[in-house]
Amino acid sequence: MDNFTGDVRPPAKSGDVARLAGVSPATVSRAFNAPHLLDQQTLARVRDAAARLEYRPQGVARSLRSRRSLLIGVLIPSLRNTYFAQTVERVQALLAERGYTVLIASSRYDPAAEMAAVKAMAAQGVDALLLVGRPLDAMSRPTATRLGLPSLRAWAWLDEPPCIGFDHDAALRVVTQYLLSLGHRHFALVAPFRALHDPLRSRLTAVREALAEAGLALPPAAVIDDGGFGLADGRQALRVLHARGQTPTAVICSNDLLAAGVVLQAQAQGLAVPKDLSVSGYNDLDIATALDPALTTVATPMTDHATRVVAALLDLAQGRDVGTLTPLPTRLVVRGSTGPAPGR
Amino acid sequence: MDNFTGDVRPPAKSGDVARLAGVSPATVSRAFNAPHLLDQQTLARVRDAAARLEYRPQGVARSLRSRRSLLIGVLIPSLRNTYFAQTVERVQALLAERGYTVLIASSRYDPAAEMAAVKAMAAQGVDALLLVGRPLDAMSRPTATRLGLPSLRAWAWLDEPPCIGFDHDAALRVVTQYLLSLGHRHFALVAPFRALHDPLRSRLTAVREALAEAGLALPPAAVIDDGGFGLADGRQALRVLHARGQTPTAVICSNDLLAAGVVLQAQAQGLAVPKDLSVSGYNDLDIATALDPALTTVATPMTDHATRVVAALLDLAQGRDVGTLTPLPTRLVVRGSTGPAPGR
DNA sequence: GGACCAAATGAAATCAATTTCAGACAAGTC
DNA sequence: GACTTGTCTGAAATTGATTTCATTTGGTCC
Repeated sequence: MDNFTGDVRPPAKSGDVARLAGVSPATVSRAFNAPHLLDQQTLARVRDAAARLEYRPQGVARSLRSRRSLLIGVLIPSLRNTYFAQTVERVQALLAERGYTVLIASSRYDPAAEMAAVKAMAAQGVDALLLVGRPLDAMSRPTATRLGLPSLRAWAWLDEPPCIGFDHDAALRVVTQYLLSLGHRHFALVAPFRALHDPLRSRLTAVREALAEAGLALPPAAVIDDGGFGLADGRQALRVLHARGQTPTAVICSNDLLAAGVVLQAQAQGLAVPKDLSVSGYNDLDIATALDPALTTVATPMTDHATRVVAALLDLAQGRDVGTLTPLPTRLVVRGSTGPAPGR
Repeated sequence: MDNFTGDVRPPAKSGDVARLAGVSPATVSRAFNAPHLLDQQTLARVRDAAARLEYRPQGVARSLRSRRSLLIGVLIPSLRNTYFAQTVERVQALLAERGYTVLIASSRYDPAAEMAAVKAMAAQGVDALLLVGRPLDAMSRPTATRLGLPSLRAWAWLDEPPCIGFDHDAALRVVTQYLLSLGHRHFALVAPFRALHDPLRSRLTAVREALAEAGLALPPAAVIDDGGFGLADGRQALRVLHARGQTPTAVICSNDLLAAGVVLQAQAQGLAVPKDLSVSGYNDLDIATALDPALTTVATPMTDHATRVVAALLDLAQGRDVGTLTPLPTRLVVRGSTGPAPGR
């Protein structure tokens, strides 16, 4: 009657399986890690014994001796960002198929948290580290490298291999040029990347340059570069622009949620989209097609991204070299939220 | 000139630190895990040596011997769900402060994936497991228990301790009663929980019972129980309801995104919210206050949730008992998306 | 001054797997 | 028949920390 709480016998170890199967622990190990080395009969006996004892190799012991943990670290700036969250989900699912487990940490755009996470993951012995987005602490990646941890940068294309990502600046240039081609002359940019996160403010520069080629300037008052990344922040952005006396005919946003907010706010103020105001988003999230009008946006195909990221991570985790990489293609998706400039 | 790639000397081990500090490895270990046992002088010497060698204890070796990995597993149904994603982010941040690292897996509402994740996490030796939401595979939690893995259920309150969560059914009853009190007599429910996910369909039952108390029925045609959880799905839901000949004056939704979709679709069809149609959401996400009108919804305070979850996880991870727990309080937040039934 | 105690430390065992190395055996070659 | 080759297996070493147990040291108490 003392076994009332169920099966409490301690978990089997490889030695137990070995004894039951009449082999040595080495053979048990091979049954799991290199079955082709074993005789079919032996393999079957070991498998049977393992099944009977419900043996599951202890990852921790395996990691210690084999120096491979089957752990991959994923470090992202924020899980509030739907694109990142979905990417993590997909990456995790793909890695799970290959037997890897995912350690996650969100820096919440805090450089110190980013650095701490890198160290924590190194201490846990991850086989590779995925760094999503631009670096917050310039030393985080070098630190990983110094700790012997192979890392992959993803999402943002940076010339700092290995890296798999999109050239956001180029994409924004395309958006700008497209809006210029519609006759727009008064622009605003909603890209709330605080200095911390995007020290080079490269998105801003990209838009500025594209405008400059058309002889146009983007005054500071037309740029919203702080605040959050949500719907309410998009609404607020348009309010702030108006309060600053800006009356753009085209608003370029750094994500779809912001763009949706701008659209909703415009409509609430009686501005027709796209007749009075064109708005562009970024990412092509679900919300882009759930609004009236649907959002013109930049598609950053997640499947492609996640698939290639996982392939590269597996290479890194297994000590292989990742070949030369090129930026992933983005695609301008024109929908109803943009149109000819008013009066054209 | 062969050290061009930087500092490549192998990482220091406890023995190296011991030698440099003139002590034994045991003392190095104590310096990190039980400093109070050490003489101040010794401690200082060890710390100094460790710093000089940039010594970081290898988690894997520590885990093997000490049987504590400082790893916590988090298993969620989906990272597309913003509430879950934000909860994970917060839980991870709080655990990081306490030295724990988080392993994540999303089941994507797939019972097999859930079970596989439980086993993978057990194999990796997590100290405790957080199961968010209702079980998909009824055996997942028992399996964890059988593997000696303490687990905590969160988000949904279930009578299956330890559990920290909200009584969603009770909350939905309150929503229903509130709408009844506004004079509504024609309801619809948008709660796309496929059989897989919510076999008891308890939310549906909760609403049905609350309506029954007022002598009202909820016909099957007024229930949308499949589809996704996004904005577009909310819009679609209202279209389907209308196509089925349903003309509810109150639509109860199982999350804010769906509710937002219903509101947008209603407005697109020329229905005024709340004059012609009242809509309620769930979760009180950012989007609830970013729309016109703002959503009446049920607040499920995330800070409270995450804080208590982490406290309980730490207890479990350290072998302590989690005391008796009660459901977390929800709060009906009345905003502009609900109002008196038309014609009252 | 001896007994006792607490604090501080080290030597060696331990955690549970994988890996190395060597050996047994069978089959094929000349 | 000796030799080579390849396949399969086991004994023992190994991974890097923690933990146990024993020992030393210095102080206190009677």
